Amino acid sequence: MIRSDGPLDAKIMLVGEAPDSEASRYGKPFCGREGKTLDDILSQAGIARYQCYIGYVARSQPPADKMSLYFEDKKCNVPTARLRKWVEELRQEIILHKPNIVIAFGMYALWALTGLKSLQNYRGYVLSSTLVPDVKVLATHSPRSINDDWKLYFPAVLDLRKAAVHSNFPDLRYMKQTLEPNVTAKQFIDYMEECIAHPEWEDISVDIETIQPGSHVEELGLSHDPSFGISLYFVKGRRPALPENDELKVWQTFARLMKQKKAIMQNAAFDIGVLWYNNHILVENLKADTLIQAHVCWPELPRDLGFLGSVCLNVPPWKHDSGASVYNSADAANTFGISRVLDGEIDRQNVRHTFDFEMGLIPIALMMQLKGIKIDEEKRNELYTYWKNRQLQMKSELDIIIGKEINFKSHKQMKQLLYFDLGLPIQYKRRKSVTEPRVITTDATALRTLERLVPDNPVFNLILEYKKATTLINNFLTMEASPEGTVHTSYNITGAASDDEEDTKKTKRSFGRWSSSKSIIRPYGSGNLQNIPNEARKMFKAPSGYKIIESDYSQAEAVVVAHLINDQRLIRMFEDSFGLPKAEKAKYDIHKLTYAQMVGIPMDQVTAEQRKIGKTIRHGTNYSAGPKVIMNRLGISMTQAKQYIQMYHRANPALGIWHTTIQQELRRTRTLTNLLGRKHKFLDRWGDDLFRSAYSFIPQSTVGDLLNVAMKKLYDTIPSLTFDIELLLQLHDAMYNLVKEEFVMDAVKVLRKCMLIPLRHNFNEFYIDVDFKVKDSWAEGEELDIDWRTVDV
DNA sequence: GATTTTACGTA
DNA sequence: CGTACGTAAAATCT
Repeated sequence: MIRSDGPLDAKIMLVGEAPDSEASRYGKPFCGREGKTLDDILSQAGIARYQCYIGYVARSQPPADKMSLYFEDKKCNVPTARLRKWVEELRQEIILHKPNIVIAFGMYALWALTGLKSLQNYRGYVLSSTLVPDVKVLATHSPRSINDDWKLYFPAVLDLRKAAVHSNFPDLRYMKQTLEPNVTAKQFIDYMEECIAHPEWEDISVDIETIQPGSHVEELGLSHDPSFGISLYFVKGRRPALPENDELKVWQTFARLMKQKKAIMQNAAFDIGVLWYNNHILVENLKADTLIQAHVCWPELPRDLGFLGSVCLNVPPWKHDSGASVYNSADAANTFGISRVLDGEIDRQNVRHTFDFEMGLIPIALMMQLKGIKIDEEKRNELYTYWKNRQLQMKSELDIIIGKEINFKSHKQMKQLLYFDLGLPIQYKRRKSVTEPRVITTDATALRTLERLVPDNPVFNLILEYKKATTLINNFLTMEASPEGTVHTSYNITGAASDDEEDTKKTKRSFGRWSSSKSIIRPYGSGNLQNIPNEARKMFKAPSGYKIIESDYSQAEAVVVAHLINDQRLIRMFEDSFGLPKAEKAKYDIHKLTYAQMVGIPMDQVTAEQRKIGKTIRHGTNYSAGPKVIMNRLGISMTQAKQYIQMYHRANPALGIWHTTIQQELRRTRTLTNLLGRKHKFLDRWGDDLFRSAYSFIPQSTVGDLLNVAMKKLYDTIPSLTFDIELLLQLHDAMYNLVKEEFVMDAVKVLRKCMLIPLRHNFNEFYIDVDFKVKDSWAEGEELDIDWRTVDV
């Protein structure tokens, strides 16, 4: 049994869920590992622990630390008598001490104090307690869940900072807001006219709710100030909510409003896309997208409105309010408020240039989403027939060899086959730490390992080939095209799609590269267009008379790394080979150089086999891969792999030195800046995972940003050209454009001019070379062999 | 029917 | 102990 602890007149009371074994052993709340994390986050928030009154909801440790065992039912709705008694004790304590704020750590603490069950939805908001009326509650992640999942650390610190501010007074003090949801068309139009009549209301936040499929606007919300929000329904229960004339008048007034104001939106690419595609309204003046604002300020934090509202504003939680009729109007008002706070944060962090850059990409990403890319149905059929036949043939071969029918996509059946029926050595997944349980895997790497153990058995390779064909057919060759024969993707400028806050497993890193996911405005295709396999790329053909130009930065990340680590020999090689035609370029081979440096032989003696070793080692070591990966990739022994890595580091000490300077930089500020000025604050737990991720940040994000700078330059250049260049695809270090055949050479010159962009590091200026391919389909075509020294661009 | 796990495609 | 990304199908939960 644990007694609460701390000064009786404390302004802040901390309430955990239940003692862990260490707290139980020492009889004091939050000691041991949980206590250490608590101390850490409190000090980061400027709260002194000795000034807080500290207790738990449950007064003794539950079996297996499972709070759910203090409930009668599985859903944790009915507390046991014991828990009810403890909650009553907690109530008495709060009444006795009357703290200005109670900080609830974890879901069950939130429940005990407010009756609310979802920490995800309510953390970070100042709430009114239902246990003791007139007492404020702010819930955040428990130290234990932070220890389990370190990405909760920083949000918890932000929550505690907010709690610290609110601990100075006992009342709620929400920002005063007037919300006018579900108004009439006349009221809505009157409001828009009022905005137009007030030129000093320069910014208007806009938020739409849509219904699927089709992304039709169901509701429109507007705000000119964080304290006000208004919204209007166009559709109610799948039927029009307004007379046709009224609806038309609303849209006309809205279009006029958008011409005169600067818009603020959350995920503007979607809202602008819908308004353009479905309502033919073009929002041209966009002041800020809160998604982008949040991304440049805190690239690793969630970016949905619920989260941003909890961090930036002092409003009640509105996103999951059960009487949620104010939803859309509150979205509009709070988007305005969030945007204002983040605008200040952008200046405080000095990331305005990155913000402006990302904002400039919105029209490009949106245009590419709406245009889409055409599928050639004839080619698709040809590919489908070929692969379907192969698939069936392999399937029947496998059925005969194995002696029964197996679903090779079923992990369960594969496990049975490989490790029980065939009795092969069980392969396990890589674990993050030795404390995690081992998980059996039947993936491709496992199959390849087994293949090596059982030579001359065709079954493994056959399974691999069969699975490959199945993926190709199911995921890619059968993707649905639009009635116009196009497929579409939503390019996400801020990287990882982030509206799904539920996704708690992974940190949202987003190093500035675009991600690609299903477009819900034009929901055709497989969604992600950045992972189409080469074979399926064949069905994306240029229309007759047109060519697809592929422009990719050659060896892009390797060039950046060479400069970062100041590898003079490599730098010179990239410089010397810059702009050369194919024949002359061949002798500058960085993978041969790598191997030659490793073993100390002349470059021209390196064999093809040895070149592959050089390539794998350089690539692996750049990102600090381990011997196991090298072993798998090269099919060699662990000892041999270790030896190669050691040889590489001995020949190239600069890489190790650079890794050390990165670590020092992280220790100082946890922030790295890429060669184009993008900053990234790393929030991971201190350790190797953090380091590896950080090593890849500068090269990866520099190349990603570089391509986007080039795309922006191209996009701005196109109107002044005498011919058209269409933007088809963005693939991280390459872009694809569609051009009329006769303009291919002109286009390539324009592309080269846009893509050659100087980078600076250590007072050196350098360029990343660009390779061009002219293609009839996304997959098939010729490399353009040009001596750029003789061409004026 | 909804959510989680597993595997796999790209740069 | 490469990193980053998104999606499909099977397995599992409710």
